[in-house]
Amino acid sequence: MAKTDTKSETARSPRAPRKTTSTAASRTSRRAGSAKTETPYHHGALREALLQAAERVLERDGLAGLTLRAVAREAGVSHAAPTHHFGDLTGLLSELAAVGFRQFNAAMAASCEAATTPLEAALARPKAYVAYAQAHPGMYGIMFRTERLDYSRPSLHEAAEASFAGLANAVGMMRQEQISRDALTLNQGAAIARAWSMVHGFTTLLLDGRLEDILGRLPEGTTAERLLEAMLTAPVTPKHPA
Amino acid sequence: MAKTDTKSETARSPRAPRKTTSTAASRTSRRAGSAKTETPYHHGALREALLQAAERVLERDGLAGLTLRAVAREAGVSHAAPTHHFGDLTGLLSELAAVGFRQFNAAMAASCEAATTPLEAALARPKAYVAYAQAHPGMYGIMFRTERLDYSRPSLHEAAEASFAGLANAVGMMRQEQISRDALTLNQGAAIARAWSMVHGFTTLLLDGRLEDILGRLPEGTTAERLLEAMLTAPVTPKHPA
DNA sequence: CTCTCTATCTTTACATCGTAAAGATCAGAT
DNA sequence: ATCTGATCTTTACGATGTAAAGATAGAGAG
Repeated sequence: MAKTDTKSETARSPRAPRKTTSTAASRTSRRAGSAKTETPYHHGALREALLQAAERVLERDGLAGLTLRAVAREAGVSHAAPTHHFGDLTGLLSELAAVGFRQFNAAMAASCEAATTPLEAALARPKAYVAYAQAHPGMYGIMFRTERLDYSRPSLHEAAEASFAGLANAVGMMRQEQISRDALTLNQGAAIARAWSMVHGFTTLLLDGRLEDILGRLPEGTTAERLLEAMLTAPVTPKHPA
Repeated sequence: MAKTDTKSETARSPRAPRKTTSTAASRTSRRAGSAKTETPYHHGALREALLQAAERVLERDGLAGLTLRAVAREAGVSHAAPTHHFGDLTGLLSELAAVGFRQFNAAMAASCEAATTPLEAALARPKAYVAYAQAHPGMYGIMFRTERLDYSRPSLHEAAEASFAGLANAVGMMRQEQISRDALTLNQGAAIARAWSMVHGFTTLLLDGRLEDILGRLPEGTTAERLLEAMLTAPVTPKHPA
């Protein structure tokens, strides 16, 4: 860190490298009807801009680098600006997680669409699940390994709920039975919990590198996806399952 | 003066250690408070004491409260003392995780010992796994959801390895075949990954409260343990496995 | 026994973080 | 045009991790 940012905290540099007299100064002089594209200066769409900035920071610097101040820096606003839109860090993370869940759900839905055979259909969801997590480990971390999430926020609650509903639905399809909205048999619950636990557990272990040990001992060049496929299709041990 | 650290930071502050010359000293070289065993002051066993303090802080204040300074406070030493023994936060967390893995392994081993029937034997490990996590959620978090772990530390590496070996061994037992040290068939790897993923995934989802939704829809009074049991024993869906 | 050495612990200092509160600024309604 | 409220910036504070320098005590050498 040669920078250390002791100086300006708002390390932005949009097209207009203004930098004038007193630090405060006017960051404006660029309205001109406010071209609706991006980053006008009393912002207008800061909330969205912050979420996108957060996504960029997350991809670039990982979970540890995702701080309120870093996001504000990335968006080119003062470090306290996010507070007004998200309340606190929990708020920002929660909204970001909601974005992630929506991407996540979309990815799984698209993958299911593309399936043709029943076997493909059965594997499409889990594969898309893991693939999303591998492609966006930071986002997956936000969604599933952050204790700082507020599920009472409607956007997050809704997006996460949709994810769960999709899962329950998929399991119902596979069992060829209707999954009720408000009551489950033990076996139904077990089937859902098993599917979710297996895929979620696999994903977190994989992202944490804890499966390297297994992958390294498998036949040359076996990928994580192949292992997942085997997990889901290989016959369960004779005596007792699992 | 007195601008940094308004609090005494050492929580105790025997008496005013002002004096310019010889200064602080006077740490009383006696025990403070408890110390029936020993908490002498050029400590002698600070490393152990810090680990125990960390465990206490973790149980009391949770993961978020577990900071280097909080641990030092709990142990009654200066905030920089841990550095000398653990290098940095990663060091402390790693050593603490090693302690956790040892407890964890011991709990599972004990549970397996107690099993009599084959079914019990098959369920003992997973149940103990989840039970440990429920009893020590903070520790489980340190072990499995902290990116700040250094597996190159021998103690951690060894303890985690033992955990994995126990798992592989249990799976081998259940499949009634020998699991080689350095090569696995795809089906063997899949069986291990499935068992681990399922139990680990179930545990993290449970601790995050993400299974409440399912548990609430199950027959009145169904516990998490019962659900786990059903997951592990209920017949897999007819068409294609979960 | 005294003296020095060294591992251990304490102080001090600093950059960063989240958050609160007060000041500045702009968009619109009156 | 002025007033008002939402939006953004400054300033400030306590907390954290970590580095560096000072103090302390126990052990070994003379």
